[in-house]
Amino acid sequence: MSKFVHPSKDDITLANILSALGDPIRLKIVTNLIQDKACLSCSEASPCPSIPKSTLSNHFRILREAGLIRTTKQGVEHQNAVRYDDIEDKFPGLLKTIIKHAG
Amino acid sequence: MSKFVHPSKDDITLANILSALGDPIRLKIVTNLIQDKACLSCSEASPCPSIPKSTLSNHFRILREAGLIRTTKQGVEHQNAVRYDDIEDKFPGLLKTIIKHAG
DNA sequence: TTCAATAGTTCGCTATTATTGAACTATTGG
DNA sequence: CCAATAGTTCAATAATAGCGAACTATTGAA
Repeated sequence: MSKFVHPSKDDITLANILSALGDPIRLKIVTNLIQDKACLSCSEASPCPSIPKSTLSNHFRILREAGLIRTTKQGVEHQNAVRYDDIEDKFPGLLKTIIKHAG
Repeated sequence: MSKFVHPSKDDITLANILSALGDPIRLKIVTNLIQDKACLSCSEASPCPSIPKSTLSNHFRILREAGLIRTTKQGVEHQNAVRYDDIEDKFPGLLKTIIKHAG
């Protein structure tokens, strides 16, 4: 099976976070994850069902590698959750401010 | 001479702002511009003199087209200023929060 | 006025990154 | 065991970034 790459909290950078969120699809994915306050599968968190799954998979990889989400395998699905506490700890108020304007 | 492309305030999007700031060089340029609270020429605002000027020119174009800076020609130099009020009006608190963590 | 210096842009090429269909893997229900 | 489901990986193409070289506009000096 595949191993997910999650950076440690120390390796999360501001530029990587902004870059990851600087795409409308990924911004919406993170907004969905935060507003639902739950773990969502990739397809559940997707903003639109017409996005090819290989494209979606790539977007989730970028969000993971930026440290924005944590992915765990739960049966056949992948559960995704925003690493809110890690990011809040490193960049207080950042995520809340961004998501406020993304809605 | 060249005409600069500046989007109207209404055309500034959150994703474009985040994407433009999601690059370490551009993030530093904007930080420099805000902290100096002045119009700076491209080379003055550059984070490092070793960056080729064609690369720098491209970074400034991206910042302009995202609506983050306004460029005016002043003699042989270009004066760049952050469009703070426009962005603050559209996304209150966003720029301040980002720059706070970029320093 | 002519020339050289300065500040940036534009061009053209290369390198990196994104998109997506197709094939593949892992898990589960029947 | 088989089919269905969720997602990854692969391979090919498209779009974007980086940068040297050539170009443009402005200005100061001879």
